[in-house]
Amino acid sequence: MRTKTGNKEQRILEAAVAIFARDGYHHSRISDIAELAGISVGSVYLYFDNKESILNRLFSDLWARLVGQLKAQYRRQDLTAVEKLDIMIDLIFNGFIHHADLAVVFVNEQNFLLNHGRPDFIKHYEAYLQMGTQIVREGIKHGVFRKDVDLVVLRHFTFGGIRHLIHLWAHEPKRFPLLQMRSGIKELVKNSIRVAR
Amino acid sequence: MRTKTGNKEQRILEAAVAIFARDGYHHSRISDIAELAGISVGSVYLYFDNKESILNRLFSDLWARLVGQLKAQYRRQDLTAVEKLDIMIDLIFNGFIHHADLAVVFVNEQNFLLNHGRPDFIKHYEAYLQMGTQIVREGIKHGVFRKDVDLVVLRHFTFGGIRHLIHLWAHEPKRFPLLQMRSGIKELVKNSIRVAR
Amino acid sequence: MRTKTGNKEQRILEAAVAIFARDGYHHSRISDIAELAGISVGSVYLYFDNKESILNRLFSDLWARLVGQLKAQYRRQDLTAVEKLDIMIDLIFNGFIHHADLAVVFVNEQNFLLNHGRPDFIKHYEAYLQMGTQIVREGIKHGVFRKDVDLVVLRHFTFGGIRHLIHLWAHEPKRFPLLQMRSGIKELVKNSIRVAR
Amino acid sequence: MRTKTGNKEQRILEAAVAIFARDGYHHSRISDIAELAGISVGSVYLYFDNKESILNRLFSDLWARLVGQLKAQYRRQDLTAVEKLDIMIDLIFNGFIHHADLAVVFVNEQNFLLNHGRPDFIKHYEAYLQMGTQIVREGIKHGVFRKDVDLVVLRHFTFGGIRHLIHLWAHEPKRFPLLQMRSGIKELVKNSIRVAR
DNA sequence: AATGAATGAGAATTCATTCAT
DNA sequence: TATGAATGAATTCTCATTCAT
Repeated sequence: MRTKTGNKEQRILEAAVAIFARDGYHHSRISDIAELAGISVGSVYLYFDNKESILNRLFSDLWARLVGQLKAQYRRQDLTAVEKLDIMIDLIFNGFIHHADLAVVFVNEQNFLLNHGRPDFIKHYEAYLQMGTQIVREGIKHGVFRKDVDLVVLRHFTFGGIRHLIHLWAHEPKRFPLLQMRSGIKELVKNSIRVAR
Repeated sequence: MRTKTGNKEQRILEAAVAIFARDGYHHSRISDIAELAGISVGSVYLYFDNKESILNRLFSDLWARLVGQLKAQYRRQDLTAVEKLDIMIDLIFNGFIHHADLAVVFVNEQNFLLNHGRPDFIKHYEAYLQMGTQIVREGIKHGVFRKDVDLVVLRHFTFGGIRHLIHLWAHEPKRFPLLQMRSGIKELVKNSIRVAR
Repeated sequence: MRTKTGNKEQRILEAAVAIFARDGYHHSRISDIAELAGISVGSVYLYFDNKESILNRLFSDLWARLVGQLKAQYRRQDLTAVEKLDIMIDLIFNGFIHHADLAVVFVNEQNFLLNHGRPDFIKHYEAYLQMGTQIVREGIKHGVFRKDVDLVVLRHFTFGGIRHLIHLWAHEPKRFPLLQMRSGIKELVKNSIRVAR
Repeated sequence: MRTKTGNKEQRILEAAVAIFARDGYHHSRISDIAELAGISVGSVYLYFDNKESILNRLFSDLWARLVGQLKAQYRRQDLTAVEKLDIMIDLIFNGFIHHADLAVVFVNEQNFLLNHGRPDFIKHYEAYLQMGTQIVREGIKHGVFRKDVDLVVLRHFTFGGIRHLIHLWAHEPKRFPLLQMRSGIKELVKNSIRVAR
């Protein structure tokens, strides 16, 4: 029996990221993905039900990974809320810094999926944001963050802001250096909620 | 006499907003737009070169209007930088509050156009952000805002954050009330850059 | 405005009969039908929803025509039941004698449609058989046909028998001359139900 | 030792009947057949050249069996032509009464094969019909059947009629009870050719 | 200007068959 | 023999755009 190569699925996902980033999800062709992955068109369908499920899987993996990484830090007692917030932001940036293509897909297509029924990455995505909110709550309790922060607005505003900066970097890395933007963001976020003085 | 023409063109744009919002740009059909506008498919092409140019025009109009509105306030000497920043944010929200469909299209499709060559709405879009940056600079000069704010990060971060909140509102207005989010944002933005104390 | 040619639908149907007869419904390509009809592939879909609906329409037209023709004779008082039965059979044969292709499609594909939900030709088809049954009933009442004939079996048996002979003729007209088979059938049918003596 | 082989081949054939009956030959998948047979897709091709040859084999087996059964009765001197005709019809019905699936395949797909070159079941099929004709000839010689019967028409008409009734039964056994139809058919057939009085 | 019929390129998906193991 | 992963040809249907009227 011809045995499954074992990494074909991964190759498809990697190829898909590249093609989706280059052409946009809607203009991407399965045949291009297959070609880049070095397999036949039909084989794509051995691993994925259809084009959308590839995109879904990409986001699922991305957010599952982020959640996994954050969880490890989340409960640590030796870190302040401010430090945890920094870590959260770092995680996102680290996740993309070596994968500009993934960043492009992330900023361009997440909305599309979100508007399309209940994709399965949603639970991880919300878990991540939820942990962020929790960290801020903790900071408020310790008197580091202001009491009157609107947590819902904060979390989505921050998420949107970060996403947009990643977008800019992914398209023009020279003009928008990721590291510089990362520290700029940290400052903004912390200032926006820190107790005055 | 442009009445007839202007009328139809406008009707096409309005229909397009509704259809794009409902189906997403890529899945929208020209025939649906024509039908909603009450004209024939062929007529659409008398007013627009192709599907993309309708979308382009939508954004062009949107940003031109915002720029026009902001310009009027921008130079006023009787307003502080903080007040001007509030106005800027208000303008964006006011532009959408009665046009949820436009908001949906705005958040979902602006990236697509941005990644597609140099759409002509870009100059207005950048002018708007530029004025925002200028307002912040003014605030810094007057000692209201912190000197060390990264202006590039600030403007894009803020833009991204606002956009995302508008997105949430457009899809779930009950859960994300626009007015509440607007004041939450104002607080965050101002706190994030205000001089401590 | 480009006006509808008015007979394009008909040309598609005629082309479809030829292609379906040659290749069988399942192996027929829309592109072949379009080509034979002298139009583009896309145009086929202006007139028909999909491939199956073309086939459906073919049968619908066929049976509607047969029913129409039979109705005219059905009520005549000057004809005996025997004569009416002859007419019924003649109608079917006449319907095919100049359209061997239609005959082929008829015998090969009617079952497929019948097994596929409720195609709309069914009502005509059943009306036709129903009239046949009624004619036989009439003959029984007048003492021409035997009382103990199983009408259900008779009508379906006869239909199946005729269909099969048409099949043979359509494929090998030389070996199975239609006219000869027609009279053979008439004899069989009448003998099978005629009152002995 | 053919146990293993013979076994699997048979299982494939049985599975194929079920799947062909359910989905129609053209829409049946080899993978479904393999699954139902409890073997792998590849194994199907160890026993059959391709999909069509499975169908072929089904018909070949069916008709070979019928011929074999008929032959045993065919030469008996103690039976009249009428009795032999009854037997012929019984054989067909008995062949299906416990195999509705086979009946469905038989009525739906035999034409397809017949139109497709020279399938190898043809010789059995024709032998069967030939014997039927011979029986009728015998009856004519003995003065039981009418001299003027068109034997060709008779045999094909009868075959077509029987097939159609089997079709009806296979799809709606409640509405078209096989036994009742069988006796109805016998009556019709015999009456259609019996010498008057 | 207006119409809407006509076009035809385009792409996702299926599945019989092959073949490496 | 047996497996089932891999192949890739094949075909329906869609829809932006064109164009005859």
